[in-house]
Parts: sequence; structure tokens; C-alpha cells
Amino acid sequence: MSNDENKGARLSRQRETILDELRKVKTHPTADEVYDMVRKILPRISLGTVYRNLDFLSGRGVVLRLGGAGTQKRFDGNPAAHPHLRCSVCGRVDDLEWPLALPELPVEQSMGYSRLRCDVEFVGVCPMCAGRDS
Amino acid sequence: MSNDENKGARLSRQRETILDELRKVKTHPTADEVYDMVRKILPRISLGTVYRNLDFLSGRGVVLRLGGAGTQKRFDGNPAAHPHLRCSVCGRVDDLEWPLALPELPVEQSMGYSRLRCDVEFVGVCPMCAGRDS
DNA sequence: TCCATTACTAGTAATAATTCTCAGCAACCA
DNA sequence: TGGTTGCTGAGAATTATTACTAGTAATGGA
Repeated sequence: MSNDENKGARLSRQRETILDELRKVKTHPTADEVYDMVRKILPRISLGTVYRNLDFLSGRGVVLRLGGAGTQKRFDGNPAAHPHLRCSVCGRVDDLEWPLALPELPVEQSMGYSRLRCDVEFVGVCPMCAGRDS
Repeated sequence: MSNDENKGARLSRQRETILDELRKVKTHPTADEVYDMVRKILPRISLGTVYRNLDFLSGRGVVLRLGGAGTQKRFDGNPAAHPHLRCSVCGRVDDLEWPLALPELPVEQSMGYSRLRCDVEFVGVCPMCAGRDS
């Protein structure tokens, strides 16, 4: 966080706390889950600030914004590309604990796209949701 | 489209048209792009009907609902799992024309998740958006 | 054939997630 | 020390999606 791109950017208490809290957990919280976490430390923070900073941080590649199949976006404190498991029922996301090599796309197959990164997501039903019904 | 699960389901003119139009294109339209396409044929169709039927069809696995990094969901007339290329600027989605084998997850690595399917998405900047700025 | 049931529709209201706006405060620089 | 810029909280606005409602059409027995 100290190259030219970030010239002028300040590490406010709010921004720092959001980043800290996000790095602390292994769940992949949604914006308002982050809001709840951070509010325990900075009770007067606003939801808009959380969104603004998650946007800022993911824009800089410091955290990962997971688009995914769900309706809300989720955020990951670990910015390295790694595969996820997503529950299609409750929307929860886990890291896959298995060193799956991410597929590499040869430039001549990239159809003109640049700056590619690979998102791999396995979508299924998590143990909790599978137990609930069937 | 004729097994037990679909008992009672009817193939209305609206539903049929939505499916036809979706299968016709290689783009991966959003719900309101589908709405626009279908409206040329059935001008009185409502957006709610489009959403309802896209939901119905993707629930049955007849079409694919692509969650993805963008803000709107996109739909794919080809329900077979296959990798996509997504532009992080304009949100457009292309099929990857390269027979990339989708990674297979061994059951013992699935962390209790069941009925898994794999989504692979390469996210980058498409040629059009790359040309516009830099 | 007639009637009850069910699936579906258009239109519109409601909701949910996210982004935008704006006035004030705080850090930084000349 | 004063001006500029980045950031904030609060709340309004926007956007995508879902839910509701009343009406219509297909279906399946009596």
C-alpha cells in the first residue's frame, strides 16, 4: 500500500479497521456483515463508509470482491486467487482447502481480453443446508 | 422438459419465446436484455414474466443463471457447465472458445458440500473497453 | 360439455442491495 | 496559517429483483 497509485490516499481509522477485521476472519462476509463487525469497534461508522472502503480496497487489489452466484457480494481478506465453495441455498462461501491449480489461459485463447485473472467457484449445497431438508 | 418434476408445468407462449430467444443468441443477456428481445415478438409481455420464467427455467436446469462479478445476473441458453470470460468494465460475458477441462473435485475434498458443479470465470478487460481508455 | 382447479399472465407495488449527494471535519502542504 | 483534498456520517436516490393482485386460459374429471 505505498506505490504511486495510492498517492494521496489516507489510511483512516475506518479504512484500517475494515481491512483488519476482514483479514481476521475466514468467512467471506457481505458488506453488512462487515458493517456489523466493524461497528463493534467503531460504533458510529456508517454503512456507506463500509461500502466505500470495500470498493476502494478491492479496486486496489488489497481485498477480493467475490461476485458469485448469490445476490449479495462477499469480500475476502486474502487477495490471492484461490478457489471457493459456495452454498447455493444459504449463500455462504468457504475457502477450498485443496491446492487446486488454477487453469492458466494462453494469451492466444484470451479472445482479446487483457489483465485476466481466474475465478473458480464450486457451487453446491453445504452440509448445514443439506441437513435441514433434502 | 417432460419428467415428473415438471408435472403440471405448461409451456406458455411467453415461456417458449423466452427460451427460444435465449437459445438463439451467444451473448449472455441480462433479464432486461431478454425482456427487450422478447418484446419484439410479444410486445405486451411484462418484465415480471421474464424474471419468473428465467427463474423457472434455471431452476429446472434448462438454462444457466450466471451469478458472476457484475451487478446484474446473466443467462445462458446452454446449460452445460463451460468456462466464461467476463469484462470487469462493461460486464459483458463471452463463452471461452477453448476446450478447458473443468477441474473435478474429489468427494473427500468437498468439505461436506453436495451436488457440486464447477463455475470457471476469467475476469479481465475486453478489447472494446481496453481500447476506450487504458 | 360443464365446472372446479391450477398455471400462468400483465401490471404494479414493495424490497433489498448498493451507490450517490452533501455538508462538515481532519490531514497535509505551501 | 490558510487553502486544498480526502474522508466521514447521514440519509436520499437508484437499480435489480421479487411479491402481490386480479384476471385469463389450459386441464381434468363428473
